Amino acid sequence: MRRSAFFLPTMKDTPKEAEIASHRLMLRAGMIRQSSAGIYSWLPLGYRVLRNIEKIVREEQDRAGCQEMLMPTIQSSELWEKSGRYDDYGPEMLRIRDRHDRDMLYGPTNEELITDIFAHSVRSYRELPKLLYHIQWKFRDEVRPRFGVMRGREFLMKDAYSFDPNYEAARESYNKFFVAYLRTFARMGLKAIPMEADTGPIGGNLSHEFIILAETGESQVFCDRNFVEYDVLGTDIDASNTTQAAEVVDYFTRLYARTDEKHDPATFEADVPSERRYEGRGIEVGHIFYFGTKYSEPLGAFYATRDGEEAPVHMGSYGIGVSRLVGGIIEASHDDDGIIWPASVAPFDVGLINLQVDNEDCTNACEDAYARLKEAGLDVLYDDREERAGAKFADMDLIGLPWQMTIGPRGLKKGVVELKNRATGERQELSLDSALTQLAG
RNA sequence: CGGGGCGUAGCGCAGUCUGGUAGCGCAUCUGCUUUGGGAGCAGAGGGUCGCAGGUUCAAAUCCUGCCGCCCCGACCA
Repeated sequence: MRRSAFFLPTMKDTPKEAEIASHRLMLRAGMIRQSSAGIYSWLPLGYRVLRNIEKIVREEQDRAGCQEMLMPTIQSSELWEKSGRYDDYGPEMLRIRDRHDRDMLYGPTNEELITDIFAHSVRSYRELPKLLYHIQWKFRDEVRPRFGVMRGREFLMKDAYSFDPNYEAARESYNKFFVAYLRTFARMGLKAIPMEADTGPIGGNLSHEFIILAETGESQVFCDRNFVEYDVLGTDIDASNTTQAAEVVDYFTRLYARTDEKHDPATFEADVPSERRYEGRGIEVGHIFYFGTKYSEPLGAFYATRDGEEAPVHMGSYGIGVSRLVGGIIEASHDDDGIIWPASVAPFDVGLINLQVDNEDCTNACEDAYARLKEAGLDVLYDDREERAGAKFADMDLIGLPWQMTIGPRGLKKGVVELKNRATGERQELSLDSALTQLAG
């Protein structure tokens, strides 16, 4: 993509409404624009990141044996009246009336809808278990939206639902998601720590929050340092393997990990040796629940057992805040100059900077590099604008692409380009060929 | 929902107390000079001063009502 053609309105100044780093940087980097309180438009750069995150989430859900579908944003109040949540949810739920004066709502979550679909379609234990998910926009009318996309009113969420014949089976489903979540966040370059949690308005009695470590996080967290060092990708855990998943869940749930509300210093000190005590801040990016028959009973999701008896299915639900993750990743990965994207979610793989557009040799060299980077299968943002060098460097640092390739007359005389690693700041001068080898390899 | 603050050009702000016909920096456009970390000079364009009433010869400025947005707290993926 040529920067001259790309819609990327970056800003030198920070709009005054943005207080925390991720919000500030997302506005400055031209990723989002606020539409109203807690509601954002995603501009091309931001949308690319959002989609990359979505892609990782999708791949890991699929890998765990979960099937993707899509439910609507607008729901009828009827099912919610059946589950009792139409009243329970309170003013957080955005209620809408259609032209026929029917009560509708903008879905804050989808338990009722999926349970209803399931109830009308599944009759027998032979059809269980089933794991279903979708990635859809949700609306929760927060009293006070803040922190940009970290706590918006409208947000993109992956929510999955499991249907099992009994607790034991439901527990296996729960474990699969537990592991899938560890993998998902690890792939985004995040340390996500599962902590025992309240079930809130979703209900149920088994639940974990997944908290990523970030200095500007909302909650204080205390945990065993083993969490931070355990590499789920390195050990290549398979979420769809029941036994393996159970082992991993076992390992993690035995270690101490609590947010400040649940923190008990005495237990912490008793359970965790001092050198392994980790204390920091975190952001909740995922939440998983087992809630048994809370929705299957009122909504009539029954199946026939082997003995021919009617029994309610046991359910769980599993959320990931997809849009929140964009902010969360930035909170966890930025510096004074801007964002530092982990390669897996970066909007482009590499930024190519032409230092002197009106210099024919320089521009030819850039065009050549641009073509060859693309040939190598890399996603390139080529800054071909007539801007000063400083402005281009600053812009490139701001948007945080993992690599910057700089080409200017000075280097060309020596036959080299400059390659900068955004995360480490390390620069090397090398031939285009070696640069390509390094980037593609 | 309690407490605090803000709304003036695309962004950041001054002007409001003490009413007199709107300004600064950045950005944008033109020209010249510059050119490896957000350039310099000269010129230009751009504003229903959040909205609606009211007071006044005169309102960004005073009064009343409304709307929007942000921050702190209680609540949440």
